[in-house]
Amino acid sequence: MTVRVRIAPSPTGNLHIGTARTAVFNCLFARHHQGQFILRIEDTDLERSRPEFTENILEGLKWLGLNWDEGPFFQSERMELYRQKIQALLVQGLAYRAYDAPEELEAMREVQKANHEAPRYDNRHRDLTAEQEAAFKAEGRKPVIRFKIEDDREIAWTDLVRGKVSWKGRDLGGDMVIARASEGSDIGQPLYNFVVVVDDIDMKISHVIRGEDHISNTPKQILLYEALGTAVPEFAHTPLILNQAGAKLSKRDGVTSIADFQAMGYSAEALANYMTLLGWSPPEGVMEEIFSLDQAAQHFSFDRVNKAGAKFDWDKLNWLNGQHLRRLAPSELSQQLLPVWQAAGYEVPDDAVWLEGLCVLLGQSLNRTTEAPAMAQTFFVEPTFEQEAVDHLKQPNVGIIIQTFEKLFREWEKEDLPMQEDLWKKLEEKIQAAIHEQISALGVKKGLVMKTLRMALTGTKSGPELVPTIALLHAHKEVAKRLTQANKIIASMSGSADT
RNA sequence: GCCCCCAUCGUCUAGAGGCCUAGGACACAUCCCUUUCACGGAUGCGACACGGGUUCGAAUCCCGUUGGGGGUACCA
Repeated sequence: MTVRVRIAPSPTGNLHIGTARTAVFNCLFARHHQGQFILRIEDTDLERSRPEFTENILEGLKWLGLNWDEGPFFQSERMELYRQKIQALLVQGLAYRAYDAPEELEAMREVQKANHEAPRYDNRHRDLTAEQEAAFKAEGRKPVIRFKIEDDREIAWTDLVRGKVSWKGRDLGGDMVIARASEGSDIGQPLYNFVVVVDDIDMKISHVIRGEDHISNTPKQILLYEALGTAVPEFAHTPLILNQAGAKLSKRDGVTSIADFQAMGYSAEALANYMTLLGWSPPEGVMEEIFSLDQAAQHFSFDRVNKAGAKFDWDKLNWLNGQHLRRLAPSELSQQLLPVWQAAGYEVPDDAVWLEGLCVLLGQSLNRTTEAPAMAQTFFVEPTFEQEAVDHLKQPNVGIIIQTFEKLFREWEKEDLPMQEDLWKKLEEKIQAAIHEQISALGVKKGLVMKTLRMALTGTKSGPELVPTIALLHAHKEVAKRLTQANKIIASMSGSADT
């Protein structure tokens, strides 16, 4: 059997992480079985659907690498098909027109509620006589179309995630509305549960993979498959992504749209990896938990999908994103960070070697690309001196250290940097050697030298590893210049301190 | 209320009746590396919701309780 699955988002909001995770499972399953992954936009709710959300959903899926094989299909363009199918059900007597007014349905539910009964339609218009129908029409009532659901039906399926799930017809809420109200003998806007089934049949979907929140739709849909005379597909209901409180993650929980994660500096690979891990676990021994979609697809199966909901955890996402970042080659990382720095307003020199050197240095302590501007500031902007740095520079012995290195680097700047493979390594060794030499020459502690250089060059007490930092700064002749500047600050301070 | 689903460290999870003194990852703590913050390495802390069965033996199977979640539309 060929596997055909689909993701069917509704364009009533931006691509949500829950929808994206369902897309991940669908895509993984399709790839594992060399099947087809279909994208269908469920825009039957004309009121709430917006083209910009469709755009956002398409972009988000592409960004995540969840490429679909067919589509996007739009339900709004397929109304004729749905109406035909509804007409057929009407003709077969499996569906009928119901003329209840909203207030009447409301009143009915009030009574049920008062009696501690489940709210349900009591099928009161199921067997209307021609006279009754004519009377309702004469009143100007607009009918909906309801699909008959027998109370004594038992509906069961074997869910790929949950095993056997069963339902009783009477718990389905009575005959269900499949088309909204409309004038006379027209067929109104068809509704979700119906169009899903028509489309899944038409698109020959073999496996319906969706969130657990759709479990209660499944028995209704199974009845519809039967009515339409088609075999029922396999179902897999995946656990939901939960918020900190353990409830279904919703827009109200803050950051939930894929575009937001992207803007926060998370990579598509890491996000896809994390979403997969929220419910699926890689087989032990074959795979670690840091993986690409391709790797996951190789081993994906519903046997390894958990049944319980999974709370979303920022700590783990951050860690995972850092891991993915650290696995990038310097050139790849550089490609990612360059636009971030440019967007931050930095004038990034056109020097690929230097840029890659910088990326290697910063990449090891980077979790998200959005952290890169703050982390790289010292390389693009003249330092401003923190109070702590100023205080440090006041100390005795500091001036002589700065002057010594200033002179040293002034000399070095006269030479060109050798363009060689291990340029940075060689430069770092050279700086390291010079530092050690000066430590013994000046008779000071290493800690003092290192601290002094850091404060004088960057104006702060913490930052990336110092020696590589110096190497990078030196490559653009920034070291001697900055030391001169630091010296001036010391001079001005001692001047005012004496008076 | 009614129906359905679920239940292992704080979090994500491994676990298919004996390989379990319950494994891994994140987080947390301590130490190492280190001028610093990170990264990295090591160690530690830490869970089978509860009660009954079944069995020689239960985290695993059954029943119940409790707790959590989802659904209950002329939304999707």
